[in-house]
Amino acid sequence: MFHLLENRIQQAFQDHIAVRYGTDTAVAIEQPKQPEFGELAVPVAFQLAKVLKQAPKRIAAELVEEIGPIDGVAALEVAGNGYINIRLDRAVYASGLLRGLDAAPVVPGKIIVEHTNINPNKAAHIGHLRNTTLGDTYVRMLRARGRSVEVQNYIDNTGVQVADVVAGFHFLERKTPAEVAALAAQPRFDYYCWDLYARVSAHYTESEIGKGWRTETLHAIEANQGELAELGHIVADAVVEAHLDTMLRLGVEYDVLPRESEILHLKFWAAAFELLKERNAIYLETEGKNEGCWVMPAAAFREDTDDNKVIVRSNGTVTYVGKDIAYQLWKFGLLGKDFHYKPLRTYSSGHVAWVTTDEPTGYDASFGGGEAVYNVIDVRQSYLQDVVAAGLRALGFSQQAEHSHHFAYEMVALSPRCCAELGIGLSEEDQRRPYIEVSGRKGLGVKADDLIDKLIEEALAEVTSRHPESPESERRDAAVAIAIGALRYFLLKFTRNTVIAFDFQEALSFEGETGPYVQYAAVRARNILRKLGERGETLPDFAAVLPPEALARQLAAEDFWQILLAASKADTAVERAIASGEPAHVARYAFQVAQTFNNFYHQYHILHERDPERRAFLLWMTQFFANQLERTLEILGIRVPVYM
RNA sequence: GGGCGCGUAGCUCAGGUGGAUAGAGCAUCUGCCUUCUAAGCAGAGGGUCGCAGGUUCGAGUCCUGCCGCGCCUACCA
Repeated sequence: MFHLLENRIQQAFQDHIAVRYGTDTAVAIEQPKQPEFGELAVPVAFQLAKVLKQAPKRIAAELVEEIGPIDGVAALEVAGNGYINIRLDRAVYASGLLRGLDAAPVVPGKIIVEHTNINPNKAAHIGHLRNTTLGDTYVRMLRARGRSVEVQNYIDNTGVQVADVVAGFHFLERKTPAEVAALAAQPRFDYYCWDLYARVSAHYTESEIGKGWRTETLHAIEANQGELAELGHIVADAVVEAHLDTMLRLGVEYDVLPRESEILHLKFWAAAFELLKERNAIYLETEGKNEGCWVMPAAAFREDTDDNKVIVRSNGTVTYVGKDIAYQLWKFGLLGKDFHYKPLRTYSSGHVAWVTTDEPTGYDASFGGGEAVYNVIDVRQSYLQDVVAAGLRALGFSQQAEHSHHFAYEMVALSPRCCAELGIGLSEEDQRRPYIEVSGRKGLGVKADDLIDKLIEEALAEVTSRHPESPESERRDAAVAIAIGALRYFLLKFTRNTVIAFDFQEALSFEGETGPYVQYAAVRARNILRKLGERGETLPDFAAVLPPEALARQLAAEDFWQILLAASKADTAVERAIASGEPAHVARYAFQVAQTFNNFYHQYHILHERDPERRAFLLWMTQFFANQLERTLEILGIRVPVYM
């Protein structure tokens, strides 16, 4: 509703200024910090002052005088040196909310969001959780505002990392595919791989002998033949399942899992290679250190360097970036090739996650061909993402290059205290650092499932202490919701370019600016409505009991008006967060609404209110809060437990 | 060396396109549970927004230089 009015007022000013002064001006609208200044403020007179060479105060007065009535606006006032402060018509505003006049518009066009993308060779860790939570929340934000979104999770099942674990099973542990398959059927196979991967990496560093293992394994996997290739499939498929399970604990589902094996087998790269050569986006280097390689000229993606990027190595194999260019082309429907698909798993909602295959399956499924693409990838890969976009541009797809977004985020590192708690020994130098980087190769990190388990355990203890009489399954369900709420909120509250120095104490906190704080507010709101039912009463028909005159009477109280206003800005908050690509803004908004509600809850005893109109109004506010909190939490991927 | 990012309260962080008195959580201190759940509420203290210039009616925000920290800069991904 607030969002609607913001747009309307902005448009009214823009149109009026265009006609009156013959100038197109982008009208900024801000929310004054002081409530006395009204609900919205327009500082456009300051902008116009420069163009018109008149005092801003005078222009503001002129605008207020001449702009005419705007639907939903009660008054315009000139303030300060030339601010225009806007006061909304409270009854009109509240009536609009009551009648639900602010549904999200449906926006045409498909947006592709790629996230998670974990190498399927070991258990997921907290860094991966940040990627998935950011990506999933961004998807929820877009969908909440009417965008159509396809969620892709790219699986590099033929890369070095998988090869290293395969080599570990084959050369180090001397296990047959049958033995590994049996192991893979056991719970927490991904944990086993986590340790094995660290062992293989250590082996590589310590002895030169191991190096040949990797090359041999990679060749076997690429040729898709023999025992090593078989092991590759077993390991990657099983670990992918483990990752999907882990992410499902966070409420994350996917639409399609494009795999590198199919990019290889279906010759996606060959098609992209032809295109790149044909349009001179790359060339064969004939001298220097890159002799014999196909490279992209540095000028295409960086201004200040002459380090060309190798796309095809001198031995004829393609680098990861090359494959990524092919994949990005496919995402936009520009490759002229498509995968085949089969269902991988069906979620409890009935939603199906598909996976690519290299042969026709008879299923009717189609993916890709988006208008815009968001790749959720950590900031350290900015360079590679620039090369991918440059590839599109060099091929003449400048619009698609423009719509290729690297949704970058900083890493999750470990605080020195956290390392100590995990029993990780640090050098003196490392102890002085603000944070320690996670390393899969060293097996240094906090595994996602371990963290989730720990959170659930803590939450369960809290729930049990408050509801000892409740059945275990119910308490556990609440604990899971609280644990996931705490985790997702913790990962979302930081803006993307902030390095998170992970700390158990902070992550396990359920007080203050946390997910559980917001959940608690939602539970309290719902409790009031439930208590009403227990007293044998039903919610009144608000539209009938609260006509505009009644709303005007109640909202004449400044306190009520400010509370309602604060609770009704969800759309504005989400749109702003989409524009800036910051899920953190939605998290922050959720916290603010919860704070406002807790304050309201404490100050007014809703069920004890004697005055019928006021009571109806308070109940409506409570219901409105409950809906807003639940909606916002839903966008953050956080469930509301039945009790806390 | 070059590129990107960061530096705001004791700690961890927010601060759309420059705007009115720089905010939140944690921690510390003081109050509030026979009331719809205290995972809560109210209040207090705590700031040369790294430093120095510049742009203008106005700078935490934009520009330049410096200081400190991190990441990237592979025929790994």
